[in-house]
Amino acid sequence: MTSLATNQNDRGNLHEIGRRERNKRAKKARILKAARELFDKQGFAETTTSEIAEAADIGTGTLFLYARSKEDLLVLVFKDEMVAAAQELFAHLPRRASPVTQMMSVFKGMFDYHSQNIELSQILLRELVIPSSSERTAEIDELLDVIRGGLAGIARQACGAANADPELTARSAFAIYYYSLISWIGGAAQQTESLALLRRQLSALLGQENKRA
Amino acid sequence: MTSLATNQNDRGNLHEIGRRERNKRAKKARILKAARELFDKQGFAETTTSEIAEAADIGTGTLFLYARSKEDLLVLVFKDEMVAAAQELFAHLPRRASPVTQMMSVFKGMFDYHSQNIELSQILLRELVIPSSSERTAEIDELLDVIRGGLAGIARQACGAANADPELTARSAFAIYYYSLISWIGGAAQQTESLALLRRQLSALLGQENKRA
DNA sequence: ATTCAATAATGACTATCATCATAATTGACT
DNA sequence: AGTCAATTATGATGATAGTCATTATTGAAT
Repeated sequence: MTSLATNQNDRGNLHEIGRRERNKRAKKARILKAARELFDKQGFAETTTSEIAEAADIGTGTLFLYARSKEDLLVLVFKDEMVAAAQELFAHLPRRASPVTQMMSVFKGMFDYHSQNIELSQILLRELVIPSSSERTAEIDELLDVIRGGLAGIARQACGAANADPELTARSAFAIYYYSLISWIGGAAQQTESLALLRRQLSALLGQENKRA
Repeated sequence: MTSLATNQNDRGNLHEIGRRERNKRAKKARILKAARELFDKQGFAETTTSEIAEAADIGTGTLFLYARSKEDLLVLVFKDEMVAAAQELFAHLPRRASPVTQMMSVFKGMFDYHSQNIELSQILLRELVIPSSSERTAEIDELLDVIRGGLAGIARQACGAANADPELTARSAFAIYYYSLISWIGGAAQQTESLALLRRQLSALLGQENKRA
Protein backbone atom coordinates (compact mmCIF):
# COMPACT_ATOMS: atom_id res chain seq x y z
CA MET A 1 0.00 0.00 0.00
CA THR A 2 1.18 3.47 -0.74
CA SER A 3 1.01 6.64 1.21
CA LEU A 4 -0.64 7.02 4.53
CA ALA A 5 2.10 9.39 5.47
CA THR A 6 3.51 6.58 7.46
CA ASN A 7 1.12 7.23 10.26
CA GLN A 8 2.61 4.59 12.36
CA ASN A 9 2.99 7.38 14.83
CA ASP A 10 -0.31 6.49 16.40
CA ARG A 11 1.24 3.46 17.83
CA GLY A 12 2.57 5.53 20.60
CA ASN A 13 -0.67 5.88 22.52
CA LEU A 14 -2.50 2.58 22.53
CA HIS A 15 -1.17 -0.83 21.96
CA GLU A 16 -4.66 -2.15 22.48
CA ILE A 17 -6.59 -1.36 19.34
CA GLY A 18 -4.71 -1.54 16.08
CA ARG A 19 -5.89 -1.24 12.55
CA ARG A 20 -6.48 -4.94 12.60
CA GLU A 21 -8.94 -4.94 15.47
CA ARG A 22 -10.70 -1.83 14.16
CA ASN A 23 -11.12 -3.44 10.79
CA LYS A 24 -12.56 -6.57 12.28
CA ARG A 25 -15.09 -4.66 14.31
CA ALA A 26 -16.14 -2.51 11.41
CA LYS A 27 -16.50 -5.57 9.25
CA LYS A 28 -18.55 -7.37 11.83
CA ALA A 29 -20.80 -4.35 12.19
CA ARG A 30 -21.30 -4.19 8.44
CA ILE A 31 -22.13 -7.87 8.34
CA LEU A 32 -24.69 -7.63 11.11
CA LYS A 33 -26.27 -4.56 9.60
CA ALA A 34 -26.51 -6.12 6.18
CA ALA A 35 -27.87 -9.38 7.56
CA ARG A 36 -30.41 -7.62 9.68
CA GLU A 37 -31.73 -5.54 6.82
CA LEU A 38 -31.91 -8.40 4.39
CA PHE A 39 -33.55 -10.77 6.87
CA ASP A 40 -36.11 -8.12 7.70
CA LYS A 41 -36.79 -7.27 4.10
CA GLN A 42 -36.72 -10.69 2.45
CA GLY A 43 -37.01 -13.19 5.24
CA PHE A 44 -34.44 -15.69 6.42
CA ALA A 45 -34.89 -18.46 3.88
CA GLU A 46 -34.99 -16.06 0.96
CA THR A 47 -31.74 -14.37 1.90
CA THR A 48 -28.56 -16.06 0.76
CA THR A 49 -25.26 -15.78 2.51
CA SER A 50 -23.78 -14.45 -0.72
CA GLU A 51 -26.27 -11.59 -0.70
CA ILE A 52 -25.28 -10.72 2.82
CA ALA A 53 -21.60 -10.85 1.94
CA GLU A 54 -22.22 -8.68 -1.08
CA ALA A 55 -24.20 -6.13 0.92
CA ALA A 56 -21.52 -6.08 3.61
CA ASP A 57 -18.85 -5.76 0.94
CA ILE A 58 -16.89 -8.82 1.96
CA GLY A 59 -16.01 -12.11 0.33
CA THR A 60 -18.44 -14.98 0.58
CA GLY A 61 -16.06 -16.98 2.70
CA THR A 62 -15.34 -14.13 5.08
CA LEU A 63 -18.85 -14.30 6.46
CA PHE A 64 -18.08 -17.64 8.04
CA LEU A 65 -15.16 -16.24 9.96
CA TYR A 66 -17.68 -14.24 11.95
CA ALA A 67 -20.52 -16.74 12.21
CA ARG A 68 -20.39 -20.49 12.04
CA SER A 69 -23.56 -20.77 9.99
CA LYS A 70 -26.39 -18.72 8.63
CA GLU A 71 -28.46 -19.63 11.68
CA ASP A 72 -25.64 -18.75 14.02
CA LEU A 73 -25.52 -15.35 12.35
CA LEU A 74 -29.09 -14.77 13.45
CA VAL A 75 -28.08 -15.04 17.08
CA LEU A 76 -25.35 -12.47 16.57
CA VAL A 77 -27.80 -10.19 14.82
CA PHE A 78 -30.43 -10.25 17.54
CA LYS A 79 -28.63 -10.94 20.80
CA ASP A 80 -27.84 -7.36 21.73
CA GLU A 81 -31.27 -6.15 20.80
CA MET A 82 -32.95 -8.86 22.83
CA VAL A 83 -30.83 -8.16 25.87
CA ALA A 84 -31.67 -4.48 25.57
CA ALA A 85 -35.35 -5.25 25.17
CA ALA A 86 -35.37 -7.43 28.27
CA GLN A 87 -33.49 -4.86 30.34
CA GLU A 88 -35.85 -2.16 29.23
CA LEU A 89 -38.82 -4.24 30.28
CA PHE A 90 -37.36 -4.95 33.72
CA ALA A 91 -36.51 -1.28 34.14
CA HIS A 92 -40.12 -0.24 33.73
CA LEU A 93 -42.04 -2.73 35.78
CA PRO A 94 -45.50 -1.65 36.89
CA ARG A 95 -45.06 -0.19 40.33
CA ARG A 96 -46.69 -1.77 43.29
CA ALA A 97 -48.20 -4.45 41.11
CA SER A 98 -48.20 -8.04 42.26
CA PRO A 99 -45.17 -10.14 41.35
CA VAL A 100 -47.28 -12.11 38.94
CA THR A 101 -48.36 -8.97 37.16
CA GLN A 102 -44.83 -7.68 37.09
CA MET A 103 -43.52 -10.86 35.57
CA MET A 104 -46.35 -10.93 33.11
CA SER A 105 -45.54 -7.43 31.96
CA VAL A 106 -42.06 -8.61 31.05
CA PHE A 107 -43.27 -11.76 29.39
CA LYS A 108 -45.93 -9.95 27.45
CA GLY A 109 -43.27 -7.51 26.32
CA MET A 110 -41.08 -10.35 25.08
CA PHE A 111 -44.04 -11.89 23.30
CA ASP A 112 -44.64 -8.56 21.61
CA TYR A 113 -41.01 -8.41 20.64
CA HIS A 114 -41.22 -11.80 18.98
CA SER A 115 -44.44 -10.83 17.26
CA GLN A 116 -42.49 -8.53 14.98
CA ASN A 117 -41.23 -11.35 12.84
CA ILE A 118 -42.37 -14.83 13.65
CA GLU A 119 -40.24 -16.57 11.04
CA LEU A 120 -37.07 -15.06 12.40
CA SER A 121 -38.08 -15.83 15.97
CA GLN A 122 -38.68 -19.44 15.07
CA ILE A 123 -35.19 -19.91 13.78
CA LEU A 124 -33.71 -17.77 16.50
CA LEU A 125 -35.41 -19.76 19.25
CA ARG A 126 -34.16 -23.00 17.79
CA GLU A 127 -30.66 -21.67 18.04
CA LEU A 128 -31.16 -20.39 21.55
CA VAL A 129 -32.57 -23.70 22.69
CA ILE A 130 -29.90 -25.86 21.08
CA PRO A 131 -27.04 -23.75 19.76
CA SER A 132 -25.42 -25.21 16.70
CA SER A 133 -22.14 -23.69 17.74
CA SER A 134 -20.76 -23.96 21.22
CA GLU A 135 -19.07 -20.64 20.55
CA ARG A 136 -22.39 -18.93 21.05
CA THR A 137 -22.90 -20.24 24.56
CA ALA A 138 -21.58 -17.09 26.19
CA GLU A 139 -23.87 -14.79 24.25
CA ILE A 140 -26.91 -16.89 24.97
CA ASP A 141 -26.07 -17.20 28.63
CA GLU A 142 -25.89 -13.44 28.86
CA LEU A 143 -29.43 -13.14 27.59
CA LEU A 144 -30.77 -15.84 29.87
CA ASP A 145 -28.96 -14.35 32.83
CA VAL A 146 -30.55 -10.97 32.26
CA ILE A 147 -34.01 -12.48 32.25
CA ARG A 148 -33.48 -14.92 35.08
CA GLY A 149 -31.76 -12.21 37.10
CA GLY A 150 -34.64 -9.83 36.65
CA LEU A 151 -37.09 -12.51 37.59
CA ALA A 152 -35.09 -13.33 40.69
CA GLY A 153 -35.40 -9.70 41.72
CA ILE A 154 -39.16 -9.88 41.48
CA ALA A 155 -39.23 -13.26 43.17
CA ARG A 156 -37.17 -11.91 46.04
CA GLN A 157 -39.72 -9.29 46.82
CA ALA A 158 -42.47 -11.83 46.27
CA CYS A 159 -41.21 -14.41 48.69
CA GLY A 160 -40.25 -11.83 51.21
CA ALA A 161 -39.34 -13.65 54.36
CA ALA A 162 -40.97 -16.78 53.06
CA ASN A 163 -39.21 -20.02 52.66
CA ALA A 164 -38.65 -20.18 48.93
CA ASP A 165 -35.34 -19.67 47.19
CA PRO A 166 -35.76 -16.71 44.81
CA GLU A 167 -33.18 -17.94 42.34
CA LEU A 168 -34.88 -21.28 42.11
CA THR A 169 -38.29 -19.69 41.78
CA ALA A 170 -36.93 -17.45 39.04
CA ARG A 171 -35.61 -20.48 37.20
CA SER A 172 -39.00 -22.12 37.38
CA ALA A 173 -40.75 -18.96 36.26
CA PHE A 174 -38.38 -18.70 33.36
CA ALA A 175 -38.91 -22.33 32.41
CA ILE A 176 -42.66 -21.85 32.39
CA TYR A 177 -42.29 -18.71 30.31
CA TYR A 178 -39.96 -20.43 27.89
CA TYR A 179 -42.38 -23.26 27.34
CA SER A 180 -45.22 -20.83 26.74
CA LEU A 181 -43.13 -18.93 24.25
CA ILE A 182 -42.14 -22.10 22.48
CA SER A 183 -45.71 -23.36 22.34
CA TRP A 184 -46.76 -20.18 20.67
CA ILE A 185 -43.82 -19.61 18.34
CA GLY A 186 -43.71 -23.30 17.49
CA GLY A 187 -47.31 -23.19 16.39
CA ALA A 188 -48.81 -25.44 19.03
CA ALA A 189 -50.94 -22.73 20.60
CA GLN A 190 -52.33 -19.26 20.10
CA GLN A 191 -50.58 -16.34 21.70
CA THR A 192 -53.48 -15.38 23.95
CA GLU A 193 -53.92 -18.99 25.00
CA SER A 194 -50.25 -19.30 25.92
CA LEU A 195 -50.25 -16.05 27.84
CA ALA A 196 -53.38 -16.94 29.76
CA LEU A 197 -51.96 -20.27 30.83
CA LEU A 198 -48.67 -18.65 31.69
CA ARG A 199 -50.37 -16.25 34.06
CA ARG A 200 -52.24 -18.99 35.81
CA GLN A 201 -49.08 -21.04 36.18
CA LEU A 202 -47.19 -18.11 37.62
CA SER A 203 -49.96 -17.42 40.09
CA ALA A 204 -49.75 -20.98 41.32
CA LEU A 205 -45.97 -20.92 41.42
CA LEU A 206 -45.76 -17.73 43.42
CA GLY A 207 -48.41 -18.95 45.77
CA GLN A 208 -50.91 -16.23 45.23
CA GLU A 209 -54.54 -16.64 45.88
CA ASN A 210 -55.99 -18.33 42.86
CA LYS A 211 -59.33 -16.88 42.14
CA ARG A 212 -61.31 -19.46 40.26
CA ALA A 213 -64.74 -18.83 38.86
CA MET B 1 -51.06 -35.04 -1.79
CA THR B 2 -51.32 -33.65 1.65
CA SER B 3 -53.17 -36.75 2.57
CA LEU B 4 -53.57 -36.76 6.26
CA ALA B 5 -51.16 -38.63 8.40
CA THR B 6 -52.07 -42.24 8.98
CA ASN B 7 -55.29 -41.86 7.07
CA GLN B 8 -57.37 -44.85 6.49
CA ASN B 9 -58.48 -45.00 2.97
CA ASP B 10 -62.06 -43.89 3.41
CA ARG B 11 -62.81 -44.22 -0.22
CA GLY B 12 -63.32 -47.93 -0.36
CA ASN B 13 -64.86 -49.75 2.50
CA LEU B 14 -63.27 -50.24 5.85
CA HIS B 15 -61.77 -53.64 5.23
CA GLU B 16 -60.25 -52.61 1.96
CA ILE B 17 -56.67 -51.68 2.29
CA GLY B 18 -55.52 -51.46 -1.26
CA ARG B 19 -52.19 -52.27 -2.73
CA ARG B 20 -51.55 -48.58 -2.80
CA GLU B 21 -51.90 -48.08 0.92
CA ARG B 22 -50.01 -51.25 1.71
CA ASN B 23 -47.21 -50.15 -0.53
CA LYS B 24 -47.02 -46.76 1.10
CA ARG B 25 -46.84 -48.24 4.55
CA ALA B 26 -44.20 -50.72 3.59
CA LYS B 27 -42.20 -48.01 1.96
CA LYS B 28 -42.50 -45.75 4.95
CA ALA B 29 -41.40 -48.57 7.22
CA ARG B 30 -38.40 -49.24 5.03
CA ILE B 31 -37.48 -45.57 5.04
CA LEU B 32 -37.69 -45.28 8.82
CA LYS B 33 -35.72 -48.45 9.34
CA ALA B 34 -33.00 -47.38 6.95
CA ALA B 35 -32.83 -43.89 8.40
CA ARG B 36 -32.70 -45.19 11.92
CA GLU B 37 -29.88 -47.57 11.20
CA LEU B 38 -27.81 -45.09 9.27
CA PHE B 39 -28.30 -42.32 11.80
CA ASP B 40 -27.29 -44.66 14.57
CA LYS B 41 -24.30 -45.99 12.73
CA GLN B 42 -22.93 -42.87 11.07
CA GLY B 43 -24.55 -39.97 12.82
CA PHE B 44 -27.03 -37.47 11.44
CA ALA B 45 -24.73 -35.07 9.63
CA GLU B 46 -22.70 -37.85 8.08
CA THR B 47 -25.74 -39.57 6.63
CA THR B 48 -27.01 -38.26 3.33
CA THR B 49 -30.59 -38.47 2.19
CA SER B 50 -29.39 -40.31 -0.89
CA GLU B 51 -27.86 -42.99 1.29
CA ILE B 52 -31.13 -43.40 3.14
CA ALA B 53 -33.04 -43.60 -0.12
CA GLU B 54 -30.61 -46.16 -1.44
CA ALA B 55 -30.83 -48.27 1.72
CA ALA B 56 -34.61 -48.07 1.63
CA ASP B 57 -34.58 -48.91 -2.05
CA ILE B 58 -36.48 -45.86 -3.20
CA GLY B 59 -35.71 -42.88 -5.40
CA THR B 60 -34.00 -39.89 -3.89
CA GLY B 61 -37.06 -37.72 -4.42
CA THR B 62 -39.44 -40.24 -2.91
CA LEU B 63 -37.98 -39.70 0.52
CA PHE B 64 -39.42 -36.22 0.57
CA LEU B 65 -42.91 -37.46 -0.03
CA TYR B 66 -42.71 -39.00 3.44
CA ALA B 67 -40.75 -36.36 5.31
CA ARG B 68 -40.46 -32.69 4.56
CA SER B 69 -36.79 -32.53 5.40
CA LYS B 70 -34.00 -34.62 6.78
CA GLU B 71 -34.69 -33.15 10.22
CA ASP B 72 -38.37 -33.83 9.91
CA LEU B 73 -37.50 -37.43 9.17
CA LEU B 74 -35.84 -37.66 12.56
CA VAL B 75 -39.14 -36.94 14.27
CA LEU B 76 -40.82 -39.71 12.32
CA VAL B 77 -38.01 -42.07 13.19
CA PHE B 78 -38.13 -41.48 16.93
CA LYS B 79 -41.65 -40.44 17.78
CA ASP B 80 -43.12 -43.88 18.36
CA GLU B 81 -40.14 -45.01 20.35
CA MET B 82 -40.24 -41.94 22.56
CA VAL B 83 -43.94 -42.33 23.21
CA ALA B 84 -43.37 -45.96 24.13
CA ALA B 85 -40.46 -45.05 26.38
CA ALA B 86 -42.55 -42.46 28.20
CA GLN B 87 -45.49 -44.80 28.63
CA GLU B 88 -43.21 -47.48 29.94
CA LEU B 89 -41.77 -45.11 32.50
CA PHE B 90 -45.19 -44.01 33.71
CA ALA B 91 -46.32 -47.62 33.89
CA HIS B 92 -43.58 -48.50 36.35
CA LEU B 93 -43.56 -45.64 38.78
CA PRO B 94 -41.99 -46.34 42.15
CA ARG B 95 -44.86 -47.33 44.41
CA ARG B 96 -45.73 -45.21 47.37
CA ALA B 97 -42.97 -42.82 46.58
CA SER B 98 -43.56 -39.11 46.87
CA PRO B 99 -44.90 -37.33 43.80
CA VAL B 100 -41.58 -35.60 43.36
CA THR B 101 -39.75 -38.90 43.36
CA GLN B 102 -42.24 -40.40 40.97
CA MET B 103 -41.87 -37.54 38.54
CA MET B 104 -38.14 -37.66 38.86
CA SER B 105 -38.08 -41.34 38.00
CA VAL B 106 -39.79 -40.49 34.73
CA PHE B 107 -37.55 -37.54 34.00
CA LYS B 108 -34.42 -39.46 34.84
CA GLY B 109 -35.63 -42.17 32.50
CA MET B 110 -36.09 -39.68 29.70
CA PHE B 111 -32.66 -38.24 30.36
CA ASP B 112 -31.25 -41.73 30.10
CA TYR B 113 -33.10 -42.23 26.87
CA HIS B 114 -31.55 -39.11 25.40
CA SER B 115 -28.13 -40.12 26.67
CA GLN B 116 -27.99 -42.84 24.07
CA ASN B 117 -27.16 -40.44 21.28
CA ILE B 118 -26.71 -36.81 22.15
CA GLU B 119 -26.23 -35.58 18.61
CA LEU B 120 -29.52 -37.07 17.49
CA SER B 121 -31.32 -35.75 20.54
CA GLN B 122 -30.03 -32.28 19.84
CA ILE B 123 -31.50 -32.19 16.40
CA LEU B 124 -34.61 -34.01 17.51
CA LEU B 125 -35.28 -31.56 20.32
CA ARG B 126 -34.90 -28.63 17.99
CA GLU B 127 -37.59 -30.12 15.83
CA LEU B 128 -39.85 -30.87 18.77
CA VAL B 129 -39.49 -27.35 20.09
CA ILE B 130 -40.04 -25.59 16.78
CA PRO B 131 -41.22 -28.03 14.12
CA SER B 132 -40.06 -27.08 10.67
CA SER B 133 -43.16 -28.63 9.24
CA SER B 134 -46.62 -27.95 10.60
CA GLU B 135 -47.52 -31.42 9.39
CA ARG B 136 -45.68 -32.86 12.35
CA THR B 137 -47.75 -31.04 14.94
CA ALA B 138 -50.05 -34.00 15.55
CA GLU B 139 -47.20 -36.40 16.18
CA ILE B 140 -45.47 -34.06 18.57
CA ASP B 141 -48.65 -33.28 20.41
CA GLU B 142 -49.19 -36.97 20.98
CA LEU B 143 -45.83 -37.26 22.69
CA LEU B 144 -46.34 -34.20 24.83
CA ASP B 145 -49.82 -35.34 25.77
CA VAL B 146 -48.53 -38.66 26.99
CA ILE B 147 -46.01 -36.98 29.25
CA ARG B 148 -48.27 -34.19 30.47
CA GLY B 149 -51.08 -36.68 30.99
CA GLY B 150 -48.90 -38.94 33.09
CA LEU B 151 -47.68 -36.00 35.13
CA ALA B 152 -51.24 -34.87 35.69
CA GLY B 153 -51.98 -38.27 37.12
CA ILE B 154 -49.19 -37.91 39.61
CA ALA B 155 -50.13 -34.34 40.35
CA ARG B 156 -53.71 -35.38 41.01
CA GLN B 157 -52.66 -37.72 43.75
CA ALA B 158 -50.21 -35.14 44.98
CA CYS B 159 -52.65 -32.32 45.38
CA GLY B 160 -55.33 -34.57 46.72
CA ALA B 161 -58.07 -32.34 47.97
CA ALA B 162 -55.78 -29.36 47.86
CA ASN B 163 -56.48 -26.27 45.88
CA ALA B 164 -54.21 -26.71 42.88
CA ASP B 165 -55.32 -27.67 39.41
CA PRO B 166 -53.49 -30.90 38.51
CA GLU B 167 -53.46 -30.20 34.79
CA LEU B 168 -51.90 -26.82 35.37
CA THR B 169 -49.39 -28.25 37.80
CA ALA B 170 -48.51 -30.94 35.28
CA ARG B 171 -47.95 -28.29 32.65
CA SER B 172 -45.60 -26.43 34.94
CA ALA B 173 -43.77 -29.60 35.89
CA PHE B 174 -43.36 -30.41 32.24
CA ALA B 175 -42.09 -26.93 31.44
CA ILE B 176 -39.49 -27.20 34.18
CA TYR B 177 -38.46 -30.62 32.93
CA TYR B 178 -38.25 -29.40 29.37
CA TYR B 179 -36.00 -26.54 30.33
CA SER B 180 -33.74 -28.84 32.29
CA LEU B 181 -33.54 -31.20 29.36
CA ILE B 182 -32.77 -28.37 26.99
CA SER B 183 -30.10 -26.93 29.26
CA TRP B 184 -28.38 -30.25 29.34
CA ILE B 185 -28.78 -31.33 25.72
CA GLY B 186 -28.04 -27.82 24.53
CA GLY B 187 -24.74 -27.86 26.36
CA ALA B 188 -25.44 -25.18 28.93
CA ALA B 189 -25.26 -27.50 31.91
CA GLN B 190 -24.14 -30.92 33.04
CA GLN B 191 -26.68 -33.67 33.29
CA THR B 192 -26.32 -34.14 37.04
CA GLU B 193 -26.54 -30.40 37.57
CA SER B 194 -29.75 -30.17 35.54
CA LEU B 195 -31.31 -33.11 37.31
CA ALA B 196 -30.46 -31.77 40.74
CA LEU B 197 -32.02 -28.41 39.98
CA LEU B 198 -35.01 -30.10 38.44
CA ARG B 199 -35.68 -32.02 41.62
CA ARG B 200 -35.46 -28.94 43.78
CA GLN B 201 -37.80 -27.06 41.48
CA LEU B 202 -40.32 -29.87 41.54
CA SER B 203 -40.20 -30.02 45.29
CA ALA B 204 -41.00 -26.35 45.48
CA LEU B 205 -43.71 -26.63 42.86
CA LEU B 206 -45.46 -29.51 44.55
CA GLY B 207 -45.15 -27.83 47.91
CA GLN B 208 -43.18 -30.52 49.66
CA GLU B 209 -41.00 -29.99 52.60
CA ASN B 210 -37.65 -28.88 51.29
CA LYS B 211 -34.96 -30.56 53.25
CA ARG B 212 -31.83 -28.50 52.96
CA ALA B 213 -28.55 -29.46 54.46
C1' DA C 1 -60.67 -55.37 -21.09
C1' DT C 2 -60.32 -50.52 -21.48
C1' DT C 3 -60.36 -45.99 -19.97
C1' DC C 4 -58.88 -42.40 -17.11
C1' DA C 5 -58.31 -39.33 -13.27
C1' DA C 6 -55.98 -39.42 -9.09
C1' DT C 7 -52.16 -40.57 -6.75
C1' DA C 8 -47.35 -41.94 -6.16
C1' DA C 9 -42.53 -42.49 -7.66
C1' DT C 10 -38.57 -41.09 -9.94
C1' DG C 11 -33.91 -39.03 -10.67
C1' DA C 12 -31.79 -35.33 -13.26
C1' DC C 13 -31.26 -30.94 -11.82
C1' DT C 14 -30.64 -26.49 -9.07
C1' DA C 15 -29.50 -23.57 -5.44
C1' DT C 16 -26.53 -22.50 -1.89
C1' DC C 17 -24.16 -23.39 2.41
C1' DA C 18 -19.80 -23.95 4.02
C1' DT C 19 -14.90 -25.27 3.17
C1' DC C 20 -10.18 -24.64 2.15
C1' DA C 21 -6.02 -23.70 -0.36
C1' DT C 22 -4.20 -19.48 -1.54
C1' DA C 23 -3.38 -14.64 -1.06
C1' DA C 24 -3.25 -10.31 1.33
C1' DT C 25 -2.63 -7.60 5.44
C1' DT C 26 -0.83 -6.41 9.75
C1' DG C 27 2.50 -5.20 13.19
C1' DA C 28 6.60 -6.47 15.90
C1' DC C 29 11.31 -6.42 15.42
C1' DT C 30 15.63 -5.30 13.23
C1' DA D 1 13.19 0.11 4.77
C1' DG D 2 13.11 -4.91 5.11
C1' DT D 3 11.90 -9.37 7.11
C1' DC D 4 8.75 -12.48 8.88
C1' DA D 5 5.26 -14.92 11.46
C1' DA D 6 0.58 -14.50 12.63
C1' DT D 7 -3.66 -13.23 11.44
C1' DT D 8 -7.41 -12.25 8.30
C1' DA D 9 -9.65 -12.29 3.70
C1' DT D 10 -10.95 -14.39 -0.49
C1' DG D 11 -13.73 -16.81 -4.02
C1' DA D 12 -13.53 -21.01 -6.67
C1' DT D 13 -15.13 -25.28 -5.46
C1' DG D 14 -17.52 -29.41 -3.46
C1' DA D 15 -21.28 -31.53 -1.29
C1' DT D 16 -26.00 -32.35 -0.84
C1' DA D 17 -30.77 -31.13 0.49
C1' DG D 18 -34.73 -30.54 -1.69
C1' DT D 19 -37.52 -29.52 -6.29
C1' DC D 20 -40.16 -30.60 -10.21
C1' DA D 21 -41.33 -32.11 -14.79
C1' DT D 22 -42.03 -36.55 -16.23
C1' DT D 23 -43.38 -41.28 -15.85
C1' DA D 24 -45.62 -45.16 -13.60
C1' DT D 25 -49.19 -47.23 -10.88
C1' DT D 26 -53.61 -47.81 -9.01
C1' DG D 27 -58.43 -48.83 -8.88
C1' DA D 28 -63.14 -47.29 -9.91
C1' DA D 29 -66.22 -47.05 -13.60
C1' DT D 30 -67.65 -48.55 -17.97
